[in-house]
Amino acid sequence: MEIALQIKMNEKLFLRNPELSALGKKIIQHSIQLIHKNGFESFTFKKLAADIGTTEASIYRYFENKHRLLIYIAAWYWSWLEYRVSVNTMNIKDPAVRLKRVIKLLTAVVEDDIKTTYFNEDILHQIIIAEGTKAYLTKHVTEDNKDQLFKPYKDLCAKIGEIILDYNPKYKYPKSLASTLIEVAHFQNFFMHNLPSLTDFGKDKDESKIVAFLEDLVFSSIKN
Amino acid sequence: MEIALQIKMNEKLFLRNPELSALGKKIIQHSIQLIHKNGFESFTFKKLAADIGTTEASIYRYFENKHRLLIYIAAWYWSWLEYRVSVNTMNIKDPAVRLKRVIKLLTAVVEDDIKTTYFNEDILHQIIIAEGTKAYLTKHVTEDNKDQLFKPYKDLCAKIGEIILDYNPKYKYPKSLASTLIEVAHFQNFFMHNLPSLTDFGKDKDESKIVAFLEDLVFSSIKN
DNA sequence: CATACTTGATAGCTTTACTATCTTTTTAGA
DNA sequence: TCTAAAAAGATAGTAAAGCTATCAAGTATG
Repeated sequence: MEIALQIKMNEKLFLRNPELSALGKKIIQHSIQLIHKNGFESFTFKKLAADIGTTEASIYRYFENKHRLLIYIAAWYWSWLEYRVSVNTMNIKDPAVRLKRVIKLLTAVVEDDIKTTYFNEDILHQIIIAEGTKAYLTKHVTEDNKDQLFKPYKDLCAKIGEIILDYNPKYKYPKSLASTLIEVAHFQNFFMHNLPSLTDFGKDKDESKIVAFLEDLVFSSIKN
Repeated sequence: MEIALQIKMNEKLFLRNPELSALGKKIIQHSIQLIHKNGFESFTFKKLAADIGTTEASIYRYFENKHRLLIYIAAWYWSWLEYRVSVNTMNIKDPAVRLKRVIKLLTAVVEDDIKTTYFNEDILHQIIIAEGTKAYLTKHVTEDNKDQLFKPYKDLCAKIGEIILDYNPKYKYPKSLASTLIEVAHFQNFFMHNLPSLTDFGKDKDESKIVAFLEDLVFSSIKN
């Protein structure tokens, strides 16, 4: 049995759906590799075209520009994370256990037994850590938001907020704590690897330390 | 009596010290305005030159490129914040009170009685919220870090970490909590204004709500 | 087998991101 | 106050980025 994870993406994220053609999939696959290798700033459609063996014009048929492609990749990532949160918290009654699962999922990409995608999810996780915020830290965030481009991120956040409320219905900041959790998981990871003196995990570079910090942070806050 | 705040900046941040000439000051002043108005992505030295009434070449004599200029502005901001933290926590014994002062300083620019700079600090605060992380979210963060470009950020973080330890010497994550506090203060502000459903303050857009959230977050964590 | 759609190939245009050089103006100090 | 050196202005030029347009070739589908 072959399982392919198909995530339904907002039509506004692309000009032509990259999931529906070989070239489209190559664009996503090679984008992730190139952005990971050289960073988003030095990433261009010309370089991407050369890497794939196609032309710049062909890529512009799929995405308006490289920023839209980044939003697409980020949206895919958030949808995928929400899916994994759903799967991993299913049938678990205890909200504390569910929250701990969420924290683990946010912090590191755990090896899945089923290979669901045509690209490396761990690399995807890494580029979201380093480049993900650039998707919305722009002057056109409001228009992009109106086009629902950040819906997967907001859905994930809402879902985590629900779990927080399940644990403690009286907690006053479920949504802010959820978005904080997501961002801090990424930032602490980036700092640990790149600006270690901003963290307490510089020496060992161990992701489980971030998990411990986040668990401490979240559970102290929501304990009444 | 005239008080001018002179912050000693790392020599590697610029080619020619912008604080030491009228043109240099104009570069900083107009950069802040332009980045605030149009965002860092659409900001160019050509536009900046036109805005000032000088030439592109003249600006390149002060800064290698626009990214270095952003790092300069960010470094100035962090130094300024650290200075304000020092002043505002001076002579206060109670670490709880000191921490609360820090949280307020991180969250909003309080009107100062003394005008110390030639640009609007509130606008500076806003551009750091929206663009500040782009200073270090790059592929060359490690080299930039070796050149000490992020020292003001790290110093501020260390100082806040110290205050956290003063409050509770047994707390295990002072540095991570400090960097979290700084970043979350900014992100929650950005979300509140631009992606309000990611926060619990969307309706009123009131900075004091962020302060309350951060106080709750920090003090629950560090209470033993 | 026809035709609609996708991709490739090529060209071109504006803007960005610089570097170089020469002249004029400003400034600092002897 | 004169002088020289430093800063700023003026101008030009180049490579790459960020697109858009057009037409031909290949491929899928009914």
